[in-house]
Amino acid sequence: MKELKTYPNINHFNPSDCISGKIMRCNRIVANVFRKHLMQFNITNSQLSIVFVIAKVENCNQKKISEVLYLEKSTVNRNITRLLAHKIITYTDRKNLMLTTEGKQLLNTVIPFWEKAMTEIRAILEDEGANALNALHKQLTH
Amino acid sequence: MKELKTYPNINHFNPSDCISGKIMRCNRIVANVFRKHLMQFNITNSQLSIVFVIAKVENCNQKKISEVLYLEKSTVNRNITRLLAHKIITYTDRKNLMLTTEGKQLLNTVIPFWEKAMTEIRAILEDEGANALNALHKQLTH
DNA sequence: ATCATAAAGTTGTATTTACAACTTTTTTGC
DNA sequence: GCAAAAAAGTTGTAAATACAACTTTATGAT
Repeated sequence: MKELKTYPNINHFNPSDCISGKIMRCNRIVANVFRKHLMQFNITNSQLSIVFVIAKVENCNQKKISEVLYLEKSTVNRNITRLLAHKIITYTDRKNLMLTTEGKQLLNTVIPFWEKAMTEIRAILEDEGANALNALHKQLTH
Repeated sequence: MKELKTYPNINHFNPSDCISGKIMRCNRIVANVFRKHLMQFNITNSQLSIVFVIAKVENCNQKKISEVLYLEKSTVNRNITRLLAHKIITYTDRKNLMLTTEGKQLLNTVIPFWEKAMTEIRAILEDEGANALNALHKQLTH
């Protein structure tokens, strides 16, 4: 009985409701699927997401990547440093980022395996889960 | 024209579809909100999620935390090590984990701020986003 | 053109995370 | 009870992440 009076908040809250906890769990589950398919190419989920942006966005710089991916600028900087070291990306003469020839070849090779990961995760999500993720994403990024 | 023939996958895929990218962005946005409310207590989102489990699960060990949170056992071990160092948790005589008195006091103090974070994120999600997260979570964890 | 300000990028520090390999503890078959 | 096997826990290593503080680059006002 003492405990109940001393820590009322602990006794009345429900950790299963935690939105942060839910999204973290979902994130880890999805990340594990993609990691499994990508690790053979020695590229991480996060690095691939940056490669995606650089592949598709004209005149791309670190700030742009930061905005598109909701990543802190220092995080972008360190991931860019690794992609530069692996010669997957390079700076253009105008200080923008672009894929190297090796980067394009890697991405072209990786995409079918990314699609395999997408197929695997879609099977788990089913239409309901996929639609839910779209709704969630839209709500958070608008 | 040369590019189109050389890297067909790059030209035809749509990175905006990426399920991993979407969930990563959602995760970062939500994490930022919770971090903002929790940092004054010198506790991280991940640590709090572990404290939640230890607070509510009887006879809790690292394996159990790993299963509930979908965390790799080595990750749990390192987070547990920090919580032990901060004297927020302790081992029972039976090698299970429990909150210390300080841990209970901390959690009791933090919960209202966790609720503030929940309120803030619910306002962004609206009912549609909150329901979507529940649907997504259910689909991934069942 | 120059200097002040803002924006972008970088680096120090610490936590989170996972894989691999290892050690310790527990369980099980005899 | 004891040895083998399984489970749980630990540690080495490396990437991802963010905050704070800093440097470099770009912008603007005069």
